[in-house]
Amino acid sequence: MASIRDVAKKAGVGVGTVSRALNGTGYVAEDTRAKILAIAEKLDYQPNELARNLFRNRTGIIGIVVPDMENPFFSKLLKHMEIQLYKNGYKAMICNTIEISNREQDFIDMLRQNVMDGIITGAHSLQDYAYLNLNKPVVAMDRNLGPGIPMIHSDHKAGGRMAARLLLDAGCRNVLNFGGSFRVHTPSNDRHQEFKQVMEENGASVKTIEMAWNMMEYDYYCRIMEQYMDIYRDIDGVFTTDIGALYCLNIANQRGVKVPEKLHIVGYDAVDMTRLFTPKLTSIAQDIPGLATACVDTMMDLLDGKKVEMEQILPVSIQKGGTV
Amino acid sequence: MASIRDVAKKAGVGVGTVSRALNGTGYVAEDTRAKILAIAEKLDYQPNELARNLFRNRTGIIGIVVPDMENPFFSKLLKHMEIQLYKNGYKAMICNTIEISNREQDFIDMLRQNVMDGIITGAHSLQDYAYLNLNKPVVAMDRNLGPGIPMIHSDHKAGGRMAARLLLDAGCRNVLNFGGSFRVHTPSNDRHQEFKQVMEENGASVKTIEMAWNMMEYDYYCRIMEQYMDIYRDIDGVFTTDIGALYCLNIANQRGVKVPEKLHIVGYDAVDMTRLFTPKLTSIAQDIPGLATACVDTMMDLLDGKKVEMEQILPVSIQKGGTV
DNA sequence: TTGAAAGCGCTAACAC
DNA sequence: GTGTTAGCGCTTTCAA
Repeated sequence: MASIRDVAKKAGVGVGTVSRALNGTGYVAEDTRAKILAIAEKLDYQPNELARNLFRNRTGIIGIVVPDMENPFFSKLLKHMEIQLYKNGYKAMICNTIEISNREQDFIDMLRQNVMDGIITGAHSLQDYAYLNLNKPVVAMDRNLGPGIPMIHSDHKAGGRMAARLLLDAGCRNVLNFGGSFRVHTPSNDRHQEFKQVMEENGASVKTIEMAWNMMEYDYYCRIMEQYMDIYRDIDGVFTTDIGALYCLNIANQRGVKVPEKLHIVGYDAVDMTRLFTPKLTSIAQDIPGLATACVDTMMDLLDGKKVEMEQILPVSIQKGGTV
Repeated sequence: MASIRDVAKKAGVGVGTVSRALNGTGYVAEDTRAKILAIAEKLDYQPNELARNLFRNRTGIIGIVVPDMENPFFSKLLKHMEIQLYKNGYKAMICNTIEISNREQDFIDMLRQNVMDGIITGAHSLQDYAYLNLNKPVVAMDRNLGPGIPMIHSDHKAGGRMAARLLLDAGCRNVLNFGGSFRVHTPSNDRHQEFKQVMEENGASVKTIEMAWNMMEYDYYCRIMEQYMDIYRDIDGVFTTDIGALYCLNIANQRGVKVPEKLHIVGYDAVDMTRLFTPKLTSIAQDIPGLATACVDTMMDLLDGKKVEMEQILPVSIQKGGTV
């Protein structure tokens, strides 16, 4: 691999001149520049990013932490973040945290070792303290990592209220409410309190079920849905994330329980696959591209040393379907 | 941020000794080592990876290129690759190629600039030549990038034959066969020739429809399925990738066409969400974790300078469902 | 067993 | 305008 020295030698100039010519920084005579460019081309010269990185003390890489990128919400989020980062000249390094303990800490260590320039985290880990006193750019999605770390999330409280309204309008009196683990306080969990409150204010009864904090797999949703649909046979409504809601629909179909006549279902996230079902799932939609853009823009501001909003809340909306 | 010099100074030793002590390479007296470790700890010293990378001329990063990581097949593949890379001490940098032209070339340039140590590509790009004469580790999934680049894919030919067998056994005589673009020759496209051949050998008629090479979005599948289900109203079977198959099921449901009585559907990939439908989608399953492991293991061998198989073919299997 | 010193390939400051 | 040089922070000879 040709180095800048090879180019300089062949062009009969110093390395500084080559650097200036190739980067367009500082003065270089027009014919010197042309000669250097031609020789760089001929030698197929590629600047070594490793050396540049060391000098500049940056890599142009942003780490993205998610619990499970197989989950459609996170895969879409990740995709949009990656595209957004690319548009800003950055690269995306990824990290799945569930299934491997301590994964997130390893990733944070890499940030301290200058492997990447910043981290956007959407993980549900328990060890929030690890991000404190890091003094490096960190953006938290749906997670409160303490003072100084900007936080971006959907308006989950409004989402919870919308879901309650939908079920109440459909006449539900007795509903199941599947929430994430309460061991981790996240903005997204707020929707369940709001949901419960609105339902109860209107005289409906709500059973709230706590799910495991680190389980996102299809099989887990399947098991837990079957279990609770067995225990609570008299319910007339369910509010849970999309995959859970779809399993619920599936189980109802298999048991001959008519949806939405006998059972009303509202999902959360409104991921694309909910549109494949007949009836389409009624669900509260998060603005995933918007969240991705907000996270990336905030990261860029942090990298530029600008001041950023400490909490950004994006609106949610209703995906009208046929399950309510 | 404390550097190795700070540690050396505070410990009253040379930087070389600190390096040897911390890395466990070469001789260091026991008490010198203990003292160095203690001081490194107290100073919260973190070795700068940038400097290490420059010296070693490696980053420990592998790039993974996929057309669309929102597609459930690729999101699962990516997840397993990332986990597998982690187990081997490597990090994963990602790149979505569709929607942005030239994305893949940019990524290849980064490989040449030592941003990463190798690339695993599962993209459907048209410009295969870009990988030639690269002299860096490249592993191709479902893609033939020419001599010298190992290729890993499922036994798609067998998959095509299995699908044909399923539809023939169900009595199909007149089927729709949605294939990827024929402008790019990929092993995964082979399934459609095999499918067609087996169907026709058994007296059935096959309409093969070519899809766009770079479209993976839900809306595209929706449009194309509606379009062809309209044109060919007399078909009794469909073979296509899962999402297409699920839209097909959806359209059949809306039109009151009974599945599997009047229309038989076989998907491809058997991604998790196909299990959420009632009936479950009958589909040809690829071994996604197996593909991910094979790709990563092959990459590790290339990095170690070992000899690798130039073509690895993994078996497919049938996911029994209720759509056939 | 240890310290000093030579790079890894690049950029930028500073002479000329 | 251009060449020389001093680092960026680390690892690894090589002498001592």
